[in-house]
Amino acid sequence: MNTSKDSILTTQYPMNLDSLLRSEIQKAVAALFNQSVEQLQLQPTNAEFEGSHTLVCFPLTKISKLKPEETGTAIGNYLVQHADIVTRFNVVKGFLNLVIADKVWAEVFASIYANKKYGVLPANGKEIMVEYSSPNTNKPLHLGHLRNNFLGYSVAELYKATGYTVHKVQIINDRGIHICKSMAAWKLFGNGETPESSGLKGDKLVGKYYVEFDKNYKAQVKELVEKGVSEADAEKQAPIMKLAVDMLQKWEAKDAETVQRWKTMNGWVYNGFDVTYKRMGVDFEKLYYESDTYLLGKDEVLKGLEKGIFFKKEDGSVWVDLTPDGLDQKVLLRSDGTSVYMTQDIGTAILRFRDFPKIEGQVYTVGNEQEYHFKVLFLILGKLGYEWAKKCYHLSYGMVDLPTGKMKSREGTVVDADDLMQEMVDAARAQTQELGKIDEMSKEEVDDLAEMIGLSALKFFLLKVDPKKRMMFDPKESIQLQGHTGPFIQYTHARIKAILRKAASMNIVADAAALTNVDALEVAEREVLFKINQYPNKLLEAVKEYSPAIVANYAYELAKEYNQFYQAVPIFIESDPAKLRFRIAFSEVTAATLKKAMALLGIRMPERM
RNA sequence: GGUCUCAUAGCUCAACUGGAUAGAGCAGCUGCCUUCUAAGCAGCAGGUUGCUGGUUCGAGUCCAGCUGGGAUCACCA
Repeated sequence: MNTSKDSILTTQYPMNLDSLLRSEIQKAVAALFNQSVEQLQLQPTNAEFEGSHTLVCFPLTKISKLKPEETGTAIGNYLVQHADIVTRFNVVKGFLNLVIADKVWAEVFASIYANKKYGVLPANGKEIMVEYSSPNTNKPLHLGHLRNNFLGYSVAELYKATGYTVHKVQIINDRGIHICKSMAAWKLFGNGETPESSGLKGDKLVGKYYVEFDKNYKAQVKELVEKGVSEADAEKQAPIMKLAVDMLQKWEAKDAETVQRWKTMNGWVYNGFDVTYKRMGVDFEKLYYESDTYLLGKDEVLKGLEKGIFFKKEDGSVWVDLTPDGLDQKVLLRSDGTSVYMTQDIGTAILRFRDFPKIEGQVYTVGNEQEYHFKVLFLILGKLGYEWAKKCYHLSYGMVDLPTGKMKSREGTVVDADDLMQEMVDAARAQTQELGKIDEMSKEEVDDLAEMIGLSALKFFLLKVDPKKRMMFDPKESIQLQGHTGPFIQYTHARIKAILRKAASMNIVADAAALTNVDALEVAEREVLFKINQYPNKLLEAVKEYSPAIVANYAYELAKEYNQFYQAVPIFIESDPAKLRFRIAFSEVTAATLKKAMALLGIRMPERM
């Protein structure tokens, strides 16, 4: 037992109230039953009972040789007598509900308040790479990319907060038949149109010709089929497709004119993407381009072939046999010796570890339709002898569905990223105006606030759901700014800031330690403190699970608890100056914690709204 | 067809990884603005956790089977 007079808690993370309580319970078990126990089931107490922490006693009955209720009572009594931090307890069925002393809560709070880096772990010297976004360059970004980008960005931020140095990267799929299709359509119908001449965003312009290609291609195929050509042949013979294929071949042969057009059109796309990424608030340390990496990996495969890790078929194609791992055989080099997607990904992975030798692993933020691909990729890298293959993780996320079903570009049901962000910001502005909140704001402030709120609604909506699960995106619902939303949390933050401004104007100084002499906390205060105390654990859990949703839901719960306090306890009518000063400090920490948590989701917090 | 995955309130999602009477938001209904921001708070109503078995002190959670969605199984990316 820690007998220090000054503090029964250590401010040194990760030691905290929970781990202290655990060790006290372990001591109790050891003393009472003469046995040591490592795993304790500690959970938050249900709201209907008194207490904050609950020990589940059923698993302990084996060593206590008592009924669950008796076990709980015995431990409860011991804790009250021997552990300073527990003042009362009650036992309901097999659950031991513990009441933590208010002076302990006060001390927990004071240590959090004093620690400016609360919830941020010190640098651990480790490095990791997070890949996300990775679009094709033939069309604009859409709703699916938004989930990907917000998720990847957030996971990278989570790693940073737990002490990692993070390298954010993406691989841009800038070559291949898809971009040649846009190029072909542009050549035929473009009349030299450029972003400048048309006023269109570059990615939108290139996307327009991709659609144009598809339209003409379909018409040509139909015409051929009507002339009696088989569908399979028609698909190959359609003149516009022949042109696209021809361009692909010319590109691979480095034909100057084709390469030039390819560079120009991709350049348009990149300019467009830059605008979109900027508004999303995401960034990248290094960009990989498929045109640079698509030939990589072949040597690795050939080396693997020599070592007998892979095998060659009669037609000259190279394969890996994964049947011992429960998977199939997979081609790695075509019979003509060219690479496939997998080959290239092997090469890129190795290249990245050469570029960033200190990274311990890579996180690939890619949709769950590629689960099989990554399973195979990591297995192959392992077979090639790369130890880090074990530390590669496919952050697989579910598809975003619309109320009308799946997004399909052919059916024009794709939700464009730029349009959606704009709609959200417009809705936020309209709502802000309607509520009459902008009377004293300049136009710039209003614009910035609308931007903050609109994107918060969107990001929170996409991040609050467990990434692994497929989710439904209902535009009407996402545009909502009340309830379980980002703006609700922002609002809580702005509210607290208003209190802090008022306190400052009244010369009230926050004092976290003021409460030490106070007997009892308000129930609502204890609830908020409990949440604030949880923050580091939630952060760790979120990183472990690769789940920003855990942070998002945590922030929501904390905001909700604070709002309950806000309504239950009017701060400035408090006559006891110690309580008043404590509550200012308490509000400060809540706002700071909300801000930190939301920053991990890429969401900014307004000072007023 | 093989493999993987999902199914919780009318709708969208939670449920601390096997623990108490399964919780929030939206939608519906009822209250609360002369006190720090009502984008809020309090309350009502809403459930056979797809179905059937099993494992155990205890199952939304684990196992088996069934039903119904989705993904994947290319010398595509």
